[in-house]
Amino acid sequence: MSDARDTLFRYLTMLQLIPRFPGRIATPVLKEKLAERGFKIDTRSLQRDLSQKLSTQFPIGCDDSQKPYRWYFDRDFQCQLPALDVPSALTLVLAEEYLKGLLPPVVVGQLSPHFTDARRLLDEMNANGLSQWARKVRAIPNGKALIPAEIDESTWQTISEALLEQKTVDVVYLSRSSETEKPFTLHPQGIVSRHSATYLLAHVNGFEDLRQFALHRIKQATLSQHPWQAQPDFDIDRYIQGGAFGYRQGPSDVTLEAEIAKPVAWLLQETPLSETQTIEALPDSNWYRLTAQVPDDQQTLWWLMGMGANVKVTAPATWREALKKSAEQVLAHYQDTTLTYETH
Amino acid sequence: MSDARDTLFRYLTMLQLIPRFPGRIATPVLKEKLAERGFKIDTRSLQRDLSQKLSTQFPIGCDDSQKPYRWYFDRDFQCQLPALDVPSALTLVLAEEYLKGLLPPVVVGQLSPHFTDARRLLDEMNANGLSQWARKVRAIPNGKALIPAEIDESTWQTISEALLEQKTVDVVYLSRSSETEKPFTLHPQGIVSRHSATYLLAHVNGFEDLRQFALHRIKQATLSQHPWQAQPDFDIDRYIQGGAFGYRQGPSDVTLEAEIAKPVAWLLQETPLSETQTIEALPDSNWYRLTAQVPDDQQTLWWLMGMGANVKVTAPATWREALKKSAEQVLAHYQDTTLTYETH
DNA sequence: TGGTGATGCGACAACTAATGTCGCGTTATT
DNA sequence: AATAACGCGACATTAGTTGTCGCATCACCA
Repeated sequence: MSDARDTLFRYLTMLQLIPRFPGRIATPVLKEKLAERGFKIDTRSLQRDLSQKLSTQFPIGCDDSQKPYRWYFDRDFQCQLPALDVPSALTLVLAEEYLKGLLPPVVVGQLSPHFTDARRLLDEMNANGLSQWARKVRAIPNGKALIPAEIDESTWQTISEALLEQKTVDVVYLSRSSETEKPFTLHPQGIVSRHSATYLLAHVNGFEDLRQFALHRIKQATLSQHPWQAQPDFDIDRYIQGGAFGYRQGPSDVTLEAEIAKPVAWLLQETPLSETQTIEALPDSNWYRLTAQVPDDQQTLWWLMGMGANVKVTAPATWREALKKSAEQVLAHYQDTTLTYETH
Repeated sequence: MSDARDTLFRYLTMLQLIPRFPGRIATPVLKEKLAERGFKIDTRSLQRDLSQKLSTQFPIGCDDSQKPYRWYFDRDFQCQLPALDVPSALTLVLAEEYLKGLLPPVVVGQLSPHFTDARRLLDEMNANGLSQWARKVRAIPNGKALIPAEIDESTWQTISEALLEQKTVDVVYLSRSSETEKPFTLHPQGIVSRHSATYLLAHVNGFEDLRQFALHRIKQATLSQHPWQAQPDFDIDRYIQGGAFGYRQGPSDVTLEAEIAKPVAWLLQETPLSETQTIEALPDSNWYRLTAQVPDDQQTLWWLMGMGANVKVTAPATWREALKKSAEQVLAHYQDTTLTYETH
């Protein structure tokens, strides 16, 4: 890829080596990195390129308060090399709508240059026709949108770097139970984003057991000098399916059989429960018979629960019983409540 | 931004004008577009740049089967200008995990160069340490993940272009009720992605009323020559809240009061229902009292239903009644079922 | 606080690349 | 079959790029 004798390509490489704003890179470091990539160039040329070429043509800033100058891109600049096309831009807008309800603001913010880029493209496209794309695209999230827990930008950066580079982190953690802030040294093994909260899976230095740490309860995070230690036999999928996040999953799929009302039948015809689903009309009613291989997990059970009276599960028996029991308990609640209100 | 006399910048502009693969651009057209942007250059220079500079340094292809050559980028090439940093790459991986369950494969595929880019960065980062990031990051979707409806790539491209450029489309549509394919000319007004299905809001040529068209039931779509006509007074949010997608929403928020079990209290403390939520412990029990201003919509009601016996709603009364009634109906289902099974 | 090595920058000559033009052969178009 | 459009090699001209040197300034350390 890198011909040592090509200015255009060297410029491109430089532009890729200069980080976005919170980050910055010193001139000599840049020279070093360029040399690594086959661009052995004089320091003077580099300086000229930076201060005369790049920074006049690109939103590149320079911190000249100390002597090896540091260079950085404007915080929100973004340039796709094959420029965004219209369908991709639209997809990005949709993706942002969904992700805003799923990931902490800071994490989505990490991608904001991409989204801004997409919006800019759409804006420019309609500068004349003012088609107001923003009024034309909506994403309706699946289920109730809870408000994502807020986390700190530097926390996210430190944690993700530690996780991926296999380093340990020193954190100050606000424990869920004790409500006190405690310092820990953690050995990160994984990250799980569930609903709208994001958790770090790690073991505490000196201990063997894996624990979950909610990112939004990490008050401070810095990379640590401790050597990182792997969790032997760690498998994130097995961990999740073991029920760690309230989503226990049986070892194998089960065959769901149920009678479903017409609206549910229509929904499932468009977005099936699973690959193997079949739906057939029941005689003399607006009901349908559903058969599907589905995972034996909490999620599916909750989904069935949310369907309320529109679904009548016949198998597996454990689920039928679970739904029945749940309904009985709910009913008991409300009969209590009514009584309480009446006796007042 | 564009100094007419700068090769580097002209190259950059060219690279942005060349579309990704399914698209292509002819040499004279490129020359024209460059001229529009202030780069008045000889055709010969353009030809040299393309065939000798760019296509040797970039994954750019050329269709030379007909005489005005057509140029295009490799389908999956991606180059961010400030290169991706580690946290952003991780965020992209998470985003992809979520979106795969929410948007049709083709639509997510639209963004695949971005995701591929992120994965490549992470792969390279760990080339030595083989940290296997792919085994460390998971996103657990909110609610049951239904399988997104499949739609055609060209359909998505045509529809999104039509929507944004205010053009009409000729489609062949597989009607939900009649199961027959019919041709329509549509005036697109909006796109709504719900759960895992995506709908086009449009009115049929010659009619005034707005209808929904599921994208996966559009069998064919081509841009039409008919002049596009706006829907007077169209407001996508009002349309959705009017109940068009089964999510009717009352005009104003309601105050939800409920007693909730400990696990729910913990969940809501981390990811609140709304900005105004309060949770206080009830004496002598593991229960808590929840108060929150929430929208008066179906989504919230479903969420409450999914919580089953862990939530006891006290206000608003309409919701309490709805939940009670739903539980009664469910119970009736299962008592019937039990009887049926017993009499066998 | 003074010395030493890095860094930034202007200037300049040698070098390299980019540009427009012309001519020729080939390919669409009618 | 004729004509216009396009791709491409060659070449002189022009413009830009590169390394080097010298000097000023700044960071760092004893």
